[in-house]
Amino acid sequence: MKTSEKNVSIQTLRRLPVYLHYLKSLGGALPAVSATIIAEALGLNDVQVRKDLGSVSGSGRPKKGYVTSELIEELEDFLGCNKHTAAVLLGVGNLGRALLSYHGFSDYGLEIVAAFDSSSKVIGSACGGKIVLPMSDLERVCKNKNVSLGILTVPSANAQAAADELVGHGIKAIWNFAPSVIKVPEGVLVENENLASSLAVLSNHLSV
Amino acid sequence: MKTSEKNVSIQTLRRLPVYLHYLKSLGGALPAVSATIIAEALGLNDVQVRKDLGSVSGSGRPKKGYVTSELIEELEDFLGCNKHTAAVLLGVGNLGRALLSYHGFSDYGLEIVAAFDSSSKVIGSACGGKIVLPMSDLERVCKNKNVSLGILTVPSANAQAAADELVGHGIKAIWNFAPSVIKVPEGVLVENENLASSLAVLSNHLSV
DNA sequence: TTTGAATAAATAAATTTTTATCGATTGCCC
DNA sequence: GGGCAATCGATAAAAATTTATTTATTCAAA
Repeated sequence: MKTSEKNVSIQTLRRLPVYLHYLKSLGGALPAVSATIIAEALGLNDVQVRKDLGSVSGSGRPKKGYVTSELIEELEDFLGCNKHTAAVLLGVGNLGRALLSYHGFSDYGLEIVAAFDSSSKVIGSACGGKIVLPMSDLERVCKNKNVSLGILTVPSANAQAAADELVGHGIKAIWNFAPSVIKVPEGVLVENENLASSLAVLSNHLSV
Repeated sequence: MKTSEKNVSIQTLRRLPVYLHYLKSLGGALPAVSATIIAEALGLNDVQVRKDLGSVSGSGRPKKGYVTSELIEELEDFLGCNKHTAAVLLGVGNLGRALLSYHGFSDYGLEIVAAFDSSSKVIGSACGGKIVLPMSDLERVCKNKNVSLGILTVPSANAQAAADELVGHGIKAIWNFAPSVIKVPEGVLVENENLASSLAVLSNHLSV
């Protein structure tokens, strides 16, 4: 219990990176921003923005707002952007390769230290500057690199087995891109990145 | 106003594809399923499952549950899986290519009819069975193929301009994978697929 | 048939999340 | 300095969402 002791709701937590991205996108154009301005730009309620920011900052001043650079720093600090988190990626298919090639994660302190696959077709090949390793190397890497996050981009059928293995090696959080539900012990967090769910929202809108 | 007239909450809407996926994964093993079983398998509250299913089905019978095949059909029907939706993809980078190569969208009635990019480096190249077209072809394709959904996988800086163009060509929904907020007129839905938000939830868990 | 167990459906309670209101503070203009 | 407008922070209200409880239905077995 240190930085993130405060009681921040999941919804707030999801919005914080959006604020951070917006503030960075300003490129220093505004030395100070108000919650009103942010809300306007992002299409949100200003009270909500103020409340969200209040949970990480508390340095807002009436009439002036927040000092942009300070707010960015506070958000980065809260989100752990400056704190290295080591992750492994399991399943080097299309999506896995896309994630490996994406270099934006480092902005949030995440480093994919290694990628694994069970197919000999991709083992040994390079992607995003990393050599794809066989699953047998997983345990060693997890221990040596102090890996705490696992990224699952394996086929749906293999997701549970892969998750079990990750948990067995001490992983505390799993980012699941497989469209299936995985079961993990208490204390391990699974965040599902379910494209079908988003698609459902879109389709529903289109069908009205 | 036809199929999806019912007042289904966004949260419910997001869970429906999860139910569908689970039911399909059973592969006919269970002729009938109860909300209790589904809830157990998916780690949800059984009342919630029942309520969710009630909004699309209403054919559950005490002691028995729902007829699996019927439920699948009702879910597919509600989610528009059997109703063709044409989409265009803008921005053929790593992520764009991954999405183009993913063939699971057709299960949900979505077909990416064409991909576009502004860079001559990728225009003309093939990906996922489609030739990447120049942006100048966008209008023609949108009109001819009756495109209603746009998928944005362009760099953040170009997202708003791309969105504006899509809206100008009559697109009614945008699936935004760029980590930026885009503004659209009333009546157009934007669904943000923000990896940073998910990452925030994971990081927060890890830092406690 | 009757009884009991499982379960859907309806209703109610609790929780979470969003939005509104209000007072206090700050900076700016006169 | 005094008044005005913008804005924060806190509190309260409202809305949405989840969870619990109750009731009623159905099947199956005694």
